[in-house]
Amino acid sequence: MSIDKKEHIMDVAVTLFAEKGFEGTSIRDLAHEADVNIAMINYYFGSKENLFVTLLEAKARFMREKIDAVQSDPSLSELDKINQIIDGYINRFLSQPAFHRVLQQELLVTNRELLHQSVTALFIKNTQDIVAIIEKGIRKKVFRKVDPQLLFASIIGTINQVMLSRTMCNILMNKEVDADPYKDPELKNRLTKHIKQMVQDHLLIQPVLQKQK
Amino acid sequence: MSIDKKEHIMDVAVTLFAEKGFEGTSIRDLAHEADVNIAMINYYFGSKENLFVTLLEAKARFMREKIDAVQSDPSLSELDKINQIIDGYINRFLSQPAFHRVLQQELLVTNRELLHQSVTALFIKNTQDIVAIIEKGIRKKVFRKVDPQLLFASIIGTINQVMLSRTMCNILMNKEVDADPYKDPELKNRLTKHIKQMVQDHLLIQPVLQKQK
DNA sequence: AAAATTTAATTAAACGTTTGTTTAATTCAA
DNA sequence: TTGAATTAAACAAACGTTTAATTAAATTTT
Repeated sequence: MSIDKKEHIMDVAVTLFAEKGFEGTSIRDLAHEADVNIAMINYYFGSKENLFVTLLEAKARFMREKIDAVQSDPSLSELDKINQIIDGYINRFLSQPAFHRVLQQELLVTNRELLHQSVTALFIKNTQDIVAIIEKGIRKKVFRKVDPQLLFASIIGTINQVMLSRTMCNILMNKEVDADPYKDPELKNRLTKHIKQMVQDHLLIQPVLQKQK
Repeated sequence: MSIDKKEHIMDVAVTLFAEKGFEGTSIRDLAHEADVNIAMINYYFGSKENLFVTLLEAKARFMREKIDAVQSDPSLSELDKINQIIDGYINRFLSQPAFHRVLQQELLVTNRELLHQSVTALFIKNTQDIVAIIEKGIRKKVFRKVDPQLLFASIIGTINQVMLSRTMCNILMNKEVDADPYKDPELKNRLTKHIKQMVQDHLLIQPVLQKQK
């Protein structure tokens, strides 16, 4: 039962941190929402900050594995790899909007240095790998001489922008203000289509046939 | 002297909020950093939250005026308008990275409803205007049938991504980790060039001559 | 113009809450 | 019966805000 309880606390913590931020979420809120005693959080995790780091490490592995897999697959073209990574990010971010929001917050706030650094470290490796793929495509002359780092920033940034605020996302999607856009498959479709098309238009020297009849 | 002091407090507040977030910045920190008495903040602004709203309203006018001006200029093509808006956003964001970071934080955190709503409202109008410009270009058949909302998300999102974290930006720019990338004109140049090129590749039916000799 | 009076600015101290954390006692399972 | 799980209560510290007193500036009255 203790392991279930620990994971239950982590689940609730992700949601609360996502809604209210790290500072904005009190241990008492968290304990009440998870229906456990206040002392249990420090009992399990030592401290509030350590709870956060645990959350981070537990959930951050997925995207790295995805990138590693794509990168070492020789049957994929560079554009295929980029497209699969785009799919990976969209799936990842949309399936865990709460957690993703917490990550963003920690990147924005710099006074909790440990947290900030561990989140930053996650992004560094991903950036390097994707830049390497793009640069390889450029050397092969299947890609134009684009700015690899900033193109990656555009891919991630587009998703981040949509994830920034539920309200904002609803406005972008022309939905009611109180809808839950992240569960709507339409968002995923539009987002995937838009990013892939934009990246392709920007990258490819020989534009592929556009299906616009 | 009181007006100077009020503005001085606001200046310090923007910086501190940007570094530590809204919850993470205490009135005592702020008072100490601004070298005023703790009570002066409530004396001038009523409350901490109201100080934030005041900050918002005082600084948010610029971008709206820029968009309004561009929109009503008949001598500009749709692509010109988009390009000028891109310039506007890049100038705005890069010149006030601290303030911009506070805005992002408030979009991410939803438990301070008043602040969240007032920040969201700012973005709504801007989105609508830019979408309208893109849609006009599509009707005129100078633009492809793109996703206007998500293209706007890509433009803003790219800049936001770079602004997310000083450390991350330095990595993207291949600078030392402790550099100040936002004062580096190279970032502005790269960012402007990349976004305009990407948007153009994505939007234009007849690709203009690429200067890649 | 000087003095008196009113208003605004500024201060130190205290307010009541809430914060994250700890303690010491108790319940539960092995 | 031993060790882990769980609890209520208390901890000191920090929070945003308020108060009541004091200084500075402005206004009015003499």
